[in-house]
Amino acid sequence: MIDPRILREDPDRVRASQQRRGASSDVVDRALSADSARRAAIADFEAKRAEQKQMGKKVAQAKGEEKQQLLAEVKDLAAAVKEAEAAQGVAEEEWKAALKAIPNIADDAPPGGEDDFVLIEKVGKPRDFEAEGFEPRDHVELGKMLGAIDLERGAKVSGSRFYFLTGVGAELEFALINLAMEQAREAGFTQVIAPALVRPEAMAGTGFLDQVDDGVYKIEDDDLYLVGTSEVPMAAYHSDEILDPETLPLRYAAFSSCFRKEAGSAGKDTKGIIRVHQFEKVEMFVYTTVEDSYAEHQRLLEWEKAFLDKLELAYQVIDVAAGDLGPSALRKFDCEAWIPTQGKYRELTSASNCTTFQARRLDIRARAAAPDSGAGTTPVATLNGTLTAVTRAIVAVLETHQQPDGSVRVPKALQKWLGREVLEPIQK
RNA sequence: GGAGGCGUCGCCUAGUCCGGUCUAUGGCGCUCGACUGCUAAUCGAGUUUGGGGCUUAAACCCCAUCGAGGGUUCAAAUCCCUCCGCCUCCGCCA
Repeated sequence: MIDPRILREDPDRVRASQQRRGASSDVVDRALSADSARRAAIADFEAKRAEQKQMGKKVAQAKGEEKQQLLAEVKDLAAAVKEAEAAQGVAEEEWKAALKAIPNIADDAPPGGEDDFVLIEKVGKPRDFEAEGFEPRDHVELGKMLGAIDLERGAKVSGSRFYFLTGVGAELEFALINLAMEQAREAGFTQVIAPALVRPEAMAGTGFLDQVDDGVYKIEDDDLYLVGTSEVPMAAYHSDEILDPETLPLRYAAFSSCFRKEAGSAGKDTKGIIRVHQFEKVEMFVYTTVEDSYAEHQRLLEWEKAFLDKLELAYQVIDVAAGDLGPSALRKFDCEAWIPTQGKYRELTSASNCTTFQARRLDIRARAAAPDSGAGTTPVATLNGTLTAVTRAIVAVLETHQQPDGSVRVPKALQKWLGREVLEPIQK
């Protein structure tokens, strides 16, 4: 949720952000009136409660007839307190609901929807297969020739959008993860294996619970959810904690399987492993101060680029438009790699700055750096960025580095982990 | 899965049986001050978190907060219910 103080003191800024996202600002007015209703209800309840407490003391000291009289008096008051408390509860709920309906303030993101992104840069040149004189094979065909991807059996065993990675495919996954974790370690990240099933609070805190219907798998019997990204467990990792500012930024590189229903994308990317129900990912997750979060966001982007550079891919970096951001993000950069057989750039990694949006929901704060400032605690900023999402990285690597005979050149950085320079086809 | 125990303001801890002087005890740690060649020791003060009111701000006042949420009651850390977590033992198990 956003900072209630900003809403109260500068509602126009919130309205402007809504406009940028192409969303209605009705929620702003609703939250504002809910806020004043809430405060009135609090004042009412607290006044009555204070009176009740005073009376309670008298009752405790009184004896005999006097006590009976006081009890009779205070009984009505107790009912009024109960009523006021209930009213406060209702007002509080309405206020929270209204506040939660407002996405993060997207001041800096380009206005507009999905197609209104701003291109920041292009890195590398898409490989010119025509000049090289051969038609590139797509990753499905290459995967088959290399014995790396088995889609038929994936569908047989688990259904559409499932796959087996076999042989060099499996090796490629481990190599990518090792390379990612090596980079993370060198950059000072703490490596983490994160749970893939989480409680509803974790899902709600990261803003994903609203997507239950078309994006998130739920285990009904146990009230657990399968995460679509380890951003979820990593954001909830420090929930209900007050962090020591000395320890910030806290940088984690979390590995986990990710599960996505993809119910809203029927018919999209049905071929191959671009869009699947289950994949593995190494996610960078950072806790830092709001002031530092903007610089950290850039650093995350640099680490993502460094990784794509190691894979020797051609890619572009875009500044995602406000309307295409998730509710938690204030700004998001995507790195999209060139996929030869699609003739376009496809998202491989994504870095978001959520500032305090998730931290407020999950109650993650830092003690004020200056103890005499009187500020007490303040919500931290959370950021996340993909180091590598394995399936899409495999698609890009196979298609980009393929050779006319269906073999695939292994990028130098991966050779150490794969133990070879070329992946050879096992069938024609 | 079964049986039992436990959860108090950074850490430890008193209080829970028997509801009201709990405005939650004491210690450790931490912060500030005094004293002292320095350090240590000693002494004094402060030290949960969130919210509301009043304020330029602070001070101050009030409300909530004893794992979470309900309930009983004039009144709940204390009694009842549900849930969560931790520990011990048994069973099962990679």
